[in-house]
Amino acid sequence: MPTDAVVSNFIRSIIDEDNRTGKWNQRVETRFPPEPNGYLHIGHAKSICLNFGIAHDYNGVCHLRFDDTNPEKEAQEYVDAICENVAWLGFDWGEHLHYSSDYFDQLYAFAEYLITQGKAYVESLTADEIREQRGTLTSPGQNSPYRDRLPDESLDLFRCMKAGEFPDGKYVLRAKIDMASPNMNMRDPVIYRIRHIHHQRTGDQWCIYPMYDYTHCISDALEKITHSLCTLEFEDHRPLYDWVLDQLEGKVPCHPQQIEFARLNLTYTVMSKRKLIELVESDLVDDWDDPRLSTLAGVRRRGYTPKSIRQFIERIGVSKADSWIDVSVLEDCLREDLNESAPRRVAILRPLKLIIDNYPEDLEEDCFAPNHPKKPEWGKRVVPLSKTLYIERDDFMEEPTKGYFRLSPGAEVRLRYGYIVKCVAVDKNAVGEIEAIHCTYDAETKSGTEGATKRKVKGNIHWLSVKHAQPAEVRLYDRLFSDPYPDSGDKDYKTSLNPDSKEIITAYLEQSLCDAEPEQAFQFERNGYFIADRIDSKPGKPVFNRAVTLRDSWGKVDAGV
RNA sequence: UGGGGAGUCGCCAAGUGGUAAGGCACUGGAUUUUGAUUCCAGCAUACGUAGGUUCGAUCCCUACCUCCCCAGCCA
Repeated sequence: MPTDAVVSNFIRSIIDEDNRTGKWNQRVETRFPPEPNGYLHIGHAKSICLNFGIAHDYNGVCHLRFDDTNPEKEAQEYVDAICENVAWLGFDWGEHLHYSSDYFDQLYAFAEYLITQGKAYVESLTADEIREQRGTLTSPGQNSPYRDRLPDESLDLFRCMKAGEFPDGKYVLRAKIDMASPNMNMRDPVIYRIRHIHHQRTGDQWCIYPMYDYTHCISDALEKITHSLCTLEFEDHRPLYDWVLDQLEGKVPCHPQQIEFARLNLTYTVMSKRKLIELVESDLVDDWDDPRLSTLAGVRRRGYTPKSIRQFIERIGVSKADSWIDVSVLEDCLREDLNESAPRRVAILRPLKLIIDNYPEDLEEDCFAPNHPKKPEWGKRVVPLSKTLYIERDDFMEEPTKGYFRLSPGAEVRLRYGYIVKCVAVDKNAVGEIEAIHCTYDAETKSGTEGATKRKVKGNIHWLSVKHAQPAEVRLYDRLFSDPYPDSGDKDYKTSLNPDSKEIITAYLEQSLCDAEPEQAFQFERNGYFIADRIDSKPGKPVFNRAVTLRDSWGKVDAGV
């Protein structure tokens, strides 16, 4: 059991009960079964964390199994990316890397067995005819004229299918169950189809491929999975899962239990594979790992840590109720992690010049900034101060609104880790835009000296010496959609794209940030958490992505919320 | 109008016959050289609706309402 208090959920209750009755001899074995036909997204993270997390908590193991039964859509590229994502999230499948295609021989042998038992038959109808005879939600289907084909004849045909004697679609193998079942999945489902396609792992060895419903349950059983977790839409596939394994009782090692949970829905994003593909292919985002995307590659590049994602999945829990999680919950989990782990640095995103009129022209002074406010053991670094500085434009208001306590004409603030300054003048250009502001400083108030505590000012702003500041590309990301439910109804989700979801700026950084390693995260004080882009950063020349802003209670007040 | 699921605080989510956990959000207040963090306090007479059983119901029964999933030779 993990050290953190684990909240009970319906899946754990089932396992606890199984352990109590000894159903599996205290064994817990799960699996994460992606189809390698696309990139993983944050919704998959729920399944990954659930499967690996439960196995870990119950001293069991979790397999990574690629459900690769449809070579038409699958590719090695996806297998590699998925492995990388799962490992990145912090999970280890050890020796349990499996593929459904590992079981093609056994799957085939079981199919022959089903035929000999009169539980499956070769169908001669076309796909269209099968559809027509399947019936509807409210009316039963009708039996195929080939349903009572003799087992020997079916077996013969099936062997010829395997031998490549027929073109795609000519025949299909169907389970013989019940065409009148109110559950559509039980109306003699197709379990094998002919596909003369090269498979990324088995090559041209096969030209018939098994279907999901037939493959998944048997793969689970062969791997001795105990609890087979999947999402809600497979709930009415469970009778079929159980039917197949019931026919094979004694021939497979066990009969795993399928348990369904609600999939993750996140606001302000889309999760479906189709829409993700569309966004990428129509260049609405940069690529699969665009930091605005909910793909795991995307959130990683955005700056999300594996720990923050695991925390998120733990926080949202698991149940069978359809639910929408607000993306702010995800963002909070990142803040929680990075608040602890990210060193503090100074960066000016939108610079405004501040000149200290009474500061000596050539003087440079060292100011000492702690690397983390709560961790003195992390030490301090030197930030040089001089006469001309950059501050954030937001930290000055010529006509301050009520409650604003940063810089404005006549007002005093502390230059963080430096002196208290007072605004004495504003420079404007010909069209009235503010170009610089002038301050005087109180030489008695330097941080770290005795005088620092004599006077208190409420405002506290960050700054950088102009001559020391380093320009760098910084990408400010925001939510990809401006509608919390871009997917809902019949509106086109592409119409609710947020036009301001990506802004590229040249910001100024303190010197030490130039040494940032790719994927190193920092808190830019009073701004947010930023990560050195893992792709575009060059030695000595980092590019930063804003992963998430700091919480900002003033922003809410200011916006009149 | 067939079948399978779900409805507990703004968002998640426990509890399942004995009088509503927890988290997040939110609201106060304290601390703070990040309007951050941290801390402390508050936050469902109420469990989709209506009946019924019971000393007692979110939990059992009945009816109803709402939402989700299913008619791929996809997974």
